[in-house]
Amino acid sequence: MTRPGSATVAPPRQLTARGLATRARIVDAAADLMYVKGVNATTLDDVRAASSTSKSQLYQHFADKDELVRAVVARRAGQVIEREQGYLERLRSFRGLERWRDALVQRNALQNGAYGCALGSMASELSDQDDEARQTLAEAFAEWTGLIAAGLRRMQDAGSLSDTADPDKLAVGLMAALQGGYLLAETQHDIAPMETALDMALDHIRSFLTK
Amino acid sequence: MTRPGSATVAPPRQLTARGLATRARIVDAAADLMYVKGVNATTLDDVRAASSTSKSQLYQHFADKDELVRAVVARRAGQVIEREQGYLERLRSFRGLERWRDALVQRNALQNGAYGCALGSMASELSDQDDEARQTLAEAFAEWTGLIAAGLRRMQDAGSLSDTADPDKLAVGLMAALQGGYLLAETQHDIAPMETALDMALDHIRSFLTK
DNA sequence: CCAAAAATGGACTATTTGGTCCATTCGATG
DNA sequence: CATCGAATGGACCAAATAGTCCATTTTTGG
Repeated sequence: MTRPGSATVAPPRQLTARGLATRARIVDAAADLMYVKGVNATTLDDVRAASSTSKSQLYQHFADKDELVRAVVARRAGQVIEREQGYLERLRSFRGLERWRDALVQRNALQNGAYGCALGSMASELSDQDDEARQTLAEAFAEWTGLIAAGLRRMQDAGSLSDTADPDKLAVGLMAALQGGYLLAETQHDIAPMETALDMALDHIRSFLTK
Repeated sequence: MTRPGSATVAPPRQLTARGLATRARIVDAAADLMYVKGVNATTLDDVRAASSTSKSQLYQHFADKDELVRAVVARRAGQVIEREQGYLERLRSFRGLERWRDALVQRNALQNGAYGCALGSMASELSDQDDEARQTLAEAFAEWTGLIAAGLRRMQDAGSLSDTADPDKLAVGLMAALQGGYLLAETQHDIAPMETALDMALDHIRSFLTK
């Protein structure tokens, strides 16, 4: 309204530090709730209570629930990518890949597999419901997969991974194994299938090691 | 109430063929809607309209929405298992496994990857919401995976798959690749990642072939 | 063909939930 | 310390949605 074509989500008016903090509190609370209960099962009243805000605050920062959902998706995507960057940025050996797998399995074991992947569960629920959210999630998956592929390429540069290996395809396959593992673990309330799936994907990558 | 410990879902009274048909129509319509819109986004009014029934019919056959959801889950599980039995029952060669993959990819390509796996999408949405549904889905996945494992064992018996291969683990890994592939395809609206994931899983199994 | 049971249509109710509005409080700034 | 815009609390509204109920029609079985 103010300046056509400015930000994607234009704040209704000038935001102070206080307002910004409230907004962050809302998104954080919503992200947590939507992760454990699902997006559609999370009500705005749930969010209001969990974030210790009021209805007016919610609508001060978000035009409607969909916009809040998109903010949550963006937030989660950012969090996951940042976390994964920490693990994958310097990946350059098969041992590093194993450590990465162990970290994922361990984190998921804390909740016995429940809730699944923060991105995956939202992707499943939102892909056929909110195209903008779907695209954001698709980009996040692409970036995540890209981090893995870059690591595999570094392994090739270091000479430990054969040049016949296709880093992009291997990365997609590994990501699929991870996501499928999350889903099976969530359904069974047991992380065993997630471990098995990742082990199999790593086994396959191992077959491309040069030594 | 009538006889404690009789059927899991006791029909309210004697069912005639007509009543049974109505019930089937409701479950079918609900299954379709819930597959494309998601379980929580499907309202009872949607189901009523799509099944050409009335509110009284819905509540004649199901105590509440949860019970309808569980009937849908059971139905879908039955359908998928039956379909997969058709493909996997006589599986005894790697070529058969490839045909199985092709059929899955082709079916998913018809809708450009949208909606994902009928079981997987429900599993993701219901696992943290309805424990009974979760268990049914876990059993269905186990049975499906078991069909694959049995096929791999027949390959071992036929001598084409090495005895060092672990059919159970390979089947779980393959199922995870499939489910992860479904999810990525759904999110990207492109079946390519599903193909890549399945190819990688099959490549890995191929490495256990004896010739 | 008749009576009882089953099936049906659809109006109606209660509750949940998304969304609006405004009076009041808070905080930055001159 | 006065003022104005931002921030807030929470009552209130409207739509959506789950669930109830009963009069009527259809089917079944004697």
